[in-house]
Amino acid sequence: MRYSPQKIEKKWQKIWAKKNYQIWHASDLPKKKHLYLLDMFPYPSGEGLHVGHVEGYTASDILSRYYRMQGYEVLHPMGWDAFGLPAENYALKTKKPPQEIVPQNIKRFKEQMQSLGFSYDWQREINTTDPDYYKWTQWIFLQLFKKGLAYEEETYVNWCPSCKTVLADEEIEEGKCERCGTKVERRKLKQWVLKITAYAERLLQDLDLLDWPERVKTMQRNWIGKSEGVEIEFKIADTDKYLKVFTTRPDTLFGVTYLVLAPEHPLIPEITPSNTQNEIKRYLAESLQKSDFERQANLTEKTGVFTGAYALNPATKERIPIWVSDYVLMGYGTGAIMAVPAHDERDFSFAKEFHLPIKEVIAPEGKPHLEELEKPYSGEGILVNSGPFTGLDSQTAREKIALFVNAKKVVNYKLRDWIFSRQRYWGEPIPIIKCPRCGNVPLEEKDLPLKLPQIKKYEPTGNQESPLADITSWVKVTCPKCHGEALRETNTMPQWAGSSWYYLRYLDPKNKKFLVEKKKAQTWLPVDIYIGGVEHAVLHLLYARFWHKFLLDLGVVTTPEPFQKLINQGVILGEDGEKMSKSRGNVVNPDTIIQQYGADSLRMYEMFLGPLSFSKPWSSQGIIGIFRFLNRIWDLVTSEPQKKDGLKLTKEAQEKLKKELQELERLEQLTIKKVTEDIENIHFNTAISALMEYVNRLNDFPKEYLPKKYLKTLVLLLSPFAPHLAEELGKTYLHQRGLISQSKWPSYDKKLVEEKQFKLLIQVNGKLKATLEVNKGISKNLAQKSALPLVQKYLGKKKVKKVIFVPDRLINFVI
RNA sequence: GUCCUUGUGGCGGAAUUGGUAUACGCGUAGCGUUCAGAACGCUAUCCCGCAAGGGUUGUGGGUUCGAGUCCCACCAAGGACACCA
Repeated sequence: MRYSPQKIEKKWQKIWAKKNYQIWHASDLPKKKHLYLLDMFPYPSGEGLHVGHVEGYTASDILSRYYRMQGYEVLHPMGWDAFGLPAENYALKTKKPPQEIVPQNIKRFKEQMQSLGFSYDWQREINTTDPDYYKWTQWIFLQLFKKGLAYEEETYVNWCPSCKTVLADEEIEEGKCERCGTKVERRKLKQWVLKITAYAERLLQDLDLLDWPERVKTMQRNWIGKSEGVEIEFKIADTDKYLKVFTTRPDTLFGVTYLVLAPEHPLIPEITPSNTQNEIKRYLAESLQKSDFERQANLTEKTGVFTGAYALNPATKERIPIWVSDYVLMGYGTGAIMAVPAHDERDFSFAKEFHLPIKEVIAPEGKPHLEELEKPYSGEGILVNSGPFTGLDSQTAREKIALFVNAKKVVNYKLRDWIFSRQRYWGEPIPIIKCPRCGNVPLEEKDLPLKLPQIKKYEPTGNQESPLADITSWVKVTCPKCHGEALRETNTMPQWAGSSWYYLRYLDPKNKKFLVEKKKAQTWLPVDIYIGGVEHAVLHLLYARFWHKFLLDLGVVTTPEPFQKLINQGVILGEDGEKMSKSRGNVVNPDTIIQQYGADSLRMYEMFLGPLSFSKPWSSQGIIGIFRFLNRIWDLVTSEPQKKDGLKLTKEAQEKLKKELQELERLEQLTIKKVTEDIENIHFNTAISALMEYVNRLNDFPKEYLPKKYLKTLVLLLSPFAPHLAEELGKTYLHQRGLISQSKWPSYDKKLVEEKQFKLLIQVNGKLKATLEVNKGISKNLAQKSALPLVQKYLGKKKVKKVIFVPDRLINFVI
């Protein structure tokens, strides 16, 4: 019979599916050693699963199957991150409610996952759009609100005048709405905001606890953007008012030649004299309208106006002008800066533009330039032109000058609070009632979930509210506090809400009383291995860490971090080496591949392609190579060897066979070792190479003398990668009793792996010249004696200066 | 601009972590099988050389008995952030 994945895969999927996949169920409170293996759950789009999903999910499936065979209780769940724009946009187009579309997409995704043989514990399936789930998303929001960590604030948002809606940053491409191409405007709107900044320091510090790729940690560190500096007060000339600026370089204070305020700075109207007011107003109007994209479009050209007011440099008492420019951001520091054009690039180009003085106060060697500076110098050095501080090195001066002007030490973060409302339909309703008398009143916990009502129109209202605002029956409520008339909050939560805590719900998916029982959280957390793409390096992974820490403070969980080890899978590119996309026509559909070669080939091919974290192009020839390999295994295991008839082997042949068997035994042991270690280190590509070498050797061996145990080992080692084929071969051809996936992982004998002899490398000046088979533990003297004759011709008459001997490895003659 | 990652055959990649560079697979070529093709099997496949031998891990330098691996500089590709004072 030929290998026919189409037949055997369906068969085994049915067997695994018995009693809702009972064989993959993990108990709530396991007694034995246990492991939580988590995938980043997908957004169930209409497109179905793509090969990138398959890569990450196969990797975690291999680990799950492997650790189960090693005797672990493995929690390996799957669910759906189903709120969000695509479903809503699709609803807008087709007039079909997302409530109908989403289940269809989920059904398709689930079928595809099952057709790949992924060993998920489906009794723990969750769906972020299920009221039983988002009840607890809303509950977490209420706790944040009660602790003052969710608040409302007027902030500027991206507004698409054509779609009449607020856009998230991700929905903007080059300053234009990604859907209609209209130029995005800036509007001030009242928004719900989560105070993630309150956790900035912990989010930064605890990165050290994590076993994550260094670059993801770096990205989070940069995103949090901690910077330590001081706040210095500048007196505004001819008034009693003071202006605070933040700086990390107080050592440059003597080089400050002007101050700059952000256009949003509240002090501007107060300090502007009447003769410059019109000009200032014009500039503010202009820059406040610009979108962030436009403000940043040209980083080198600076704009700005002089306010007409002056400040006094606290160090020199000089009068310096106060300017307004949009290169200063209100959201960072104090919204005002002291400009040191000689030592800051931005200040330098601003000073050049407006012909402001540039005063050098730091020189690398302590010698000031005589001619005009050509570019700013922002490094360390010796102070010049700095009064009593001249001659100090910049780092000492930093402390001394700060002390001199009474500056306060301040820590600033780039991290901003998380804007949490969306003027959208398809998201979790925010459980708040807006009462004209009581203000924002939280819903009572017993009234959760606040269900999302069905609506007919998904178009935004245009008056900056979500489509929910049009459903009067839903919006109008009585205030729980004063029982007067009140309105519901009509904004919904962003995409990221549901995914910020889903790994908790898997632990206790049906709990009606609480989001997760503490004992279960304590047992299973943190997630041992979390696999997903790098695209979530900051947003999702930072938000989830924030919520986790908040839940730690509430006592819901007990670990400081949610995900102990993070693994990023790389992107699978199209065959042309470009990103897969419909427009390029280079998309590979997993369904087609499964039909042609089977799920086992697809799984194994994606793992063989290269290291998991690499980006690598798809190859339609490459998958054939894996398909051939699985065919060779099939033929090897299923072929009936010819009967050994009475013919006796000669003594010589017997000896030879005995030796070959010994070698085979050793190779088997080595292969077990290699595959075991490679799986644990997530080196699946080399694990598969080792299996190939093992199979090649088995194929060379005379079949009639090949003991079945070597085939059994092969099937066991193969099973995490190609589970269907392994089950079929085990059951039908090796007469395995139970399921291969429930068997014990083979172990190896350390003594057998070790060899008595080794190949001594003989080098001359570090270059390999010969090798020699010798016993292990050979002494330097003996090695030298036996090796020397072999390399005599390279030594000639030259004298051996030195002999380097590495035990059980090499000997090197230096001449 | 800043930060991060990666540079090994025609291609994906391997290398006991400083010790035989190019494992495994793809592709290609030749041969076998076949009426023929597909499929399969065998052999070869980094470069120069008939050979002995010599050279080769983006480029240049350094450390070392010995460097693909460590250090410095440069070049190239990819990614992230981007006026954060």
